Amino acid sequence: MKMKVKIKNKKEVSPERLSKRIKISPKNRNGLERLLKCQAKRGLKYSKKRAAIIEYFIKADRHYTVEQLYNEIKEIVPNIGYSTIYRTLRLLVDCGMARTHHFGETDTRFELVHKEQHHDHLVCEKCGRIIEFTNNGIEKFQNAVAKEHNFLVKNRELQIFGVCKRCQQRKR
Amino acid sequence: MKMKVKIKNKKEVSPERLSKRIKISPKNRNGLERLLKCQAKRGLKYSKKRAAIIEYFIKADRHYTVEQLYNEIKEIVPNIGYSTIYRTLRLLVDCGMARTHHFGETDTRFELVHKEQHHDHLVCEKCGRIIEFTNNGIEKFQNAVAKEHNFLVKNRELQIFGVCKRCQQRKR
DNA sequence: ATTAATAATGAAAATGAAAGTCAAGATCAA
DNA sequence: TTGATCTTGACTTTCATTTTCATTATTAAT
Ligand SMILES: [Mn+2]
Ligand SMILES: [Mn+2]
Ligand SMILES: [Zn+2]
Ligand SMILES: [Zn+2]
Repeated sequence: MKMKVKIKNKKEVSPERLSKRIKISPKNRNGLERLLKCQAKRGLKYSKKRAAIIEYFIKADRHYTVEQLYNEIKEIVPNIGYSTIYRTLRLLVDCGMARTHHFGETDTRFELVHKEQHHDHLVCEKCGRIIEFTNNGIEKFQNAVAKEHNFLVKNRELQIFGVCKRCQQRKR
Repeated sequence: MKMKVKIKNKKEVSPERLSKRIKISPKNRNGLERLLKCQAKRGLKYSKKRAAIIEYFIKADRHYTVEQLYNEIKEIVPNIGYSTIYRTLRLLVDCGMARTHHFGETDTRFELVHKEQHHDHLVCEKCGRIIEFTNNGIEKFQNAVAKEHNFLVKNRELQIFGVCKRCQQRKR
């Protein structure tokens, strides 16, 4: 006879359990655990729709506007509401699993936080393409500037706006 | 008897003439001329209120939200409307005399373009202070990155968010 | 100075992204 | 299965910004 195991301080769904529901690659594991901690701390329950959004967002791994994500998600989860997308993305940001950007547009863009290093963006003004890059030289000089001003750095954001290679070629 | 001089292709108010109305320091002269060209091209007329806003904005030389500028301008020009501030700032941006920033707030900030060199900002998250800096090392590496990607740079924006010296001291 | 053409203005309405509300449905520990 | 609590979508609200429009100001030609 199988005994029912009683777990005392649960509230916290195990990563294994949620992983069965949210299919996720190993590299996003730490992000997922962060999310679970966050959910637990807030007493949030599991939800299919939220899980679907998160799973999709993680797999796609792009710089999404709410509108874009909404349009893609609704193909998978019909009846999904705009609010749920907004709420879920806000949750991810609060948990540190996502971050926001403003690439010169009105809409906020959301991107998954899973890369080890800080990275910045080249933003093509013609086609909207976003190219990520990391540059230690830039980082170093940024830190030097901060130190000069006795400024305690919490975060930084660098965007280089212009025309991508492809769009330059297409022009002529 | 004084002859009336007829100017053929006017439409374009001379900088001298507008300068008499908009009191401006020499260093903002090129900006002013750009504005006049811009006004002329669009067939805009002179306006006291617009001139007052521009003059104030140039003299104050800060990173303004529309609300801030509105509140300060209305002391000088009562009855001024919000729309006029919005419209004038938009004009300045279109003429290349002002540029916008988003320092992690909802409101857009406007700043005068008159400095020779591109500059970036340290933004204090505690007190809102904005510290400008220029760093050639950063610029150099940014250009290197762009070149690597065959990216044609039009503009760039770097913000370093954190806590300024003063706010760090105040904390303890 | 008068005039006619047209730009500028402020008040109010419209827009659009983002957040809040709430009744009905979903989740979960017991 | 139940009761407590969370989640959801439709709707409303908020707030920055833009647009509209009737009135006023500017300009160049008389
Ligand atoms: Mn990115
Ligand atoms: Mn500045
Ligand atoms: Zn492109
Ligand atoms: Zn400060």
